[in-house]
Amino acid sequence: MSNTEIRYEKGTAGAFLAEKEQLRHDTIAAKVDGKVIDLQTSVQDGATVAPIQASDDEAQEVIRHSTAHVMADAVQRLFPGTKVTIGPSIENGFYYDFDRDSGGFTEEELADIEKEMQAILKDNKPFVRKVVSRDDARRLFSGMQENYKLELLDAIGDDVPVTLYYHGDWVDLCAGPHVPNTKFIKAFKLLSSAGAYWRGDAKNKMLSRIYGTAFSDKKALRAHLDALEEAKKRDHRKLGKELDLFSIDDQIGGGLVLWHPKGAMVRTLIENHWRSAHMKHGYELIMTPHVGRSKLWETSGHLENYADDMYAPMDIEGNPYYIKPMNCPFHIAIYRNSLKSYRDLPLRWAELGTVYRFERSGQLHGLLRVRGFTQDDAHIFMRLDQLEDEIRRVVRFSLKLLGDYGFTDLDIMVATRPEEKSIGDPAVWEQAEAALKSGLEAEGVAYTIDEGGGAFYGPKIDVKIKDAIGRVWQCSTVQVDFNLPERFDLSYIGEDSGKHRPVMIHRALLGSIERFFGIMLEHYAGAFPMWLAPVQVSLLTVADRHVEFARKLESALREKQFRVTVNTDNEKLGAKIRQTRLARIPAMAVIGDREVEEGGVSLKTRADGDLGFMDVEKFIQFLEEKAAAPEI
RNA sequence: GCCCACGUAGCUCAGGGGUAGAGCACCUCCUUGGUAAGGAGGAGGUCAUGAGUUCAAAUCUCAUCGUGGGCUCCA
Repeated sequence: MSNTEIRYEKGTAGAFLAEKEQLRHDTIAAKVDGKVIDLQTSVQDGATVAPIQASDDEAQEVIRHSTAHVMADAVQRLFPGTKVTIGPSIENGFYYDFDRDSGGFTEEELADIEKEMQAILKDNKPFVRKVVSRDDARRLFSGMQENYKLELLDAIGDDVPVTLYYHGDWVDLCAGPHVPNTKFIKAFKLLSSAGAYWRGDAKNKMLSRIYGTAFSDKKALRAHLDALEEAKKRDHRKLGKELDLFSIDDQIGGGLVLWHPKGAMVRTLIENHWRSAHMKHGYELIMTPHVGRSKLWETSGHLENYADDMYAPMDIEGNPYYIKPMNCPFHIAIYRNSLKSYRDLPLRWAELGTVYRFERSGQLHGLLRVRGFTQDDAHIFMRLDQLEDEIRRVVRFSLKLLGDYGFTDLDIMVATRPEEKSIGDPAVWEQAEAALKSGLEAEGVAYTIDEGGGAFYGPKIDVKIKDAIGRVWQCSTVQVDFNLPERFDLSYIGEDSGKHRPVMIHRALLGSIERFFGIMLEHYAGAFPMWLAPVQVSLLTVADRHVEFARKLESALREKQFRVTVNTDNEKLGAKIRQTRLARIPAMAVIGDREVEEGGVSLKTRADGDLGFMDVEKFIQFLEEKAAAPEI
């Protein structure tokens, strides 16, 4: 049965489209006033109804939600007594949460469920939408002992119609929209099972969630599954182990990173680049301790607002000291150490400051979520009238620094004053928000507004980057702070010889070095560009008699500060090439009889391919050119 | 923290109530080679930790620790 043969009741979106001859065999839903509805939903006369075809992006959501229903049907067929809860479509897929006495689903069960779903789909059942009264719905679900549905039913607002969706005999309380027929479910895959609290609240019962994904056709599904595979291959935890960059040792503790020589090399390169860049961009570098007395954290407000994320204090001669979760109070202490004039401002103080925060054990994740990490932190103290200019500088700097690592696809958001609670004068807020926006505009940067998304102490700019396989990560953050200058009673002497309150911004560009390293490692899939590679070039000897020449060349290169190894393994050249490639070393130089005789190497690089013979002088020149860090 | 799964050699993993396996890596020897794995041999494990069941536990049970997937997407 083709979709154009289905008869939709008069007044429904389907009938509407049919009339205008816009109903195609692959039309799966409609859009009215920007809202996606299914074809069975009634529309008002004169409404603008646009068809949504299976291949449209907006169709994915509908297809996924319908697939979730079919999955729930299959689960209840296979595991009677399992109660359904909610099953929305989400980014890249869908899930459905079940209350099952015997707990979570195993992988074999997921395979069984998939099979059962295929069996259900064989019959090409229509999805039927029914508007019912609350009482009818209540009777239906209490008869089925679907108590979660009853709970959801009670939560539906009075002005919202209660709708049921059937495919075959299976029914769900659901707002829709759904595809017209199960035949539109052509490509799906169940991915994983996990626990999830009822309504996301840890106080509630733990349910069993099944994640899956669905697409309009098999090719799109395949592409998505391939992308998941690719992401798995790039997993920084896997690469970190393979390339011997870092480890996390449970004898030391979760979320505490051990940097191996190669990882530490890369990190040092990042940090050196960072320091040089900051000096060039008008920052001064400072250094502060890792712990501080409780008084400091009382003044800063951390003990009041942030204590849950801090570690318990340690006792030093009867005084409680806390390990720092943030650097700001220390930077402020430096500011307060002497009287400041308006002529001193702005002060831009940067530190690679290592902080420790209590993350719950289940939240830890490789380098991306750790307990000890180094923020690329800076605080800028200034007059309010300098804010716009400073924002501009920070934004420009942020784009530059992220761009140095190949992150040029950015998503920037300005978060404004939260309605609920915020401190400070709303007029000052407004001025600050305007400064953020015009700072961005002056740099020609597009941004979106996150209305009310700012912190209670000030508005902020968040910069998200998109990596090589399209994933988005939050890195830079620029936050205006009206709170801490107040709390610490910061001041400067103005032109009028009076005391004035400076404005302060916190900013991190990379975020945390650990996290950025993880993101970057996945972005490059372990293949660092020459300027960041822990080993830049490997000299491959063909036979033992070439080792002497290779060693001499190694010293010469090391003298020039290149990161070089000599592969003298008792292996054939092919094996050495393979080793070099697996280690993601960007350049390899083969040394055999011919090279020794003519005083050079045969060079091959990841970026430029086979370059043939090069004499030593030219080789060094080549490396100097290719290994240069980005201009700061 | 909570739910589920997992924890066996440096790594990737197989096995599974009767005392430990493979491949890679490592070491030794042979081979001295020309663009993605040359050959042979060897060494390496309290099977995460602790307790219990059993004649016998790496295997079954419980606890602990750790790792992974999730726990903000609201019918």
